[in-house]
Amino acid sequence: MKADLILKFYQKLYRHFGPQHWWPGETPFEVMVGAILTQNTAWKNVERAIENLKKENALSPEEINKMNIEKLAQLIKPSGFYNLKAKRLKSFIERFMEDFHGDIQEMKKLEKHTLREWLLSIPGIGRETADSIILYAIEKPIFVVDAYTRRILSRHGFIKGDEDYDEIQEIFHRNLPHDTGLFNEYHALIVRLGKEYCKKQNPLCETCPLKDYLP
DNA sequence: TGCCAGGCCGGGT
DNA sequence: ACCCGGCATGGC
Repeated sequence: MKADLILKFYQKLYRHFGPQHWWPGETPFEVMVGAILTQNTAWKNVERAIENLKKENALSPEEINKMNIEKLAQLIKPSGFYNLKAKRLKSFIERFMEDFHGDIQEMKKLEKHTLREWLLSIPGIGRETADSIILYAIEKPIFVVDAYTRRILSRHGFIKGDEDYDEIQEIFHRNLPHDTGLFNEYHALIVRLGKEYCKKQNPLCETCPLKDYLP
């Protein structure tokens, strides 16, 4: 695979869609909560859940920490898997309070690979969620891989499709400058492209902005 | 109507 | 080491 294609791909997407202004959240804490709530879930539903938390003035580590889990589950209901996600939010925030006193700045002091290990040690936080938090809340350069990334790379012949997460992430890390702004925009653009042109049902489409790169 | 969405985990083979 | 079902709401 030609290394510079990964960058060309990005430039093409950027020219087509423009900047995406991610993550759609007002504070790093909101980003972290959103990262958990959006697991296998349409973002629109996550917005409703976050709205509910804001309405109750509950979008803070302290408030969620002391809220009972049933109450939390009800508030985040629109985001789906709400019992499961209430548990995940709770366990994440509990550790966040214990280890960082609910302070993002303290989290930022960790080296990013150490932080990744810390995040992965929390039940309900996997690699994509961890990397989303590191990139979009902590703002350190790490590439986020999601289902769209795999599907798009595979449909365009970059990969076979059965590669695991870290392997796909390595492709981006090897072939791009490690820049937070670039990684931020690139992942957001992939999601944008995926939503509009590369959903599961869609066959390969001729109107896709990346049609020149079809195999 | 049925299929899917910005995953992750646990159990079975 | 894979493979699969469970988790659940809302949009198209």
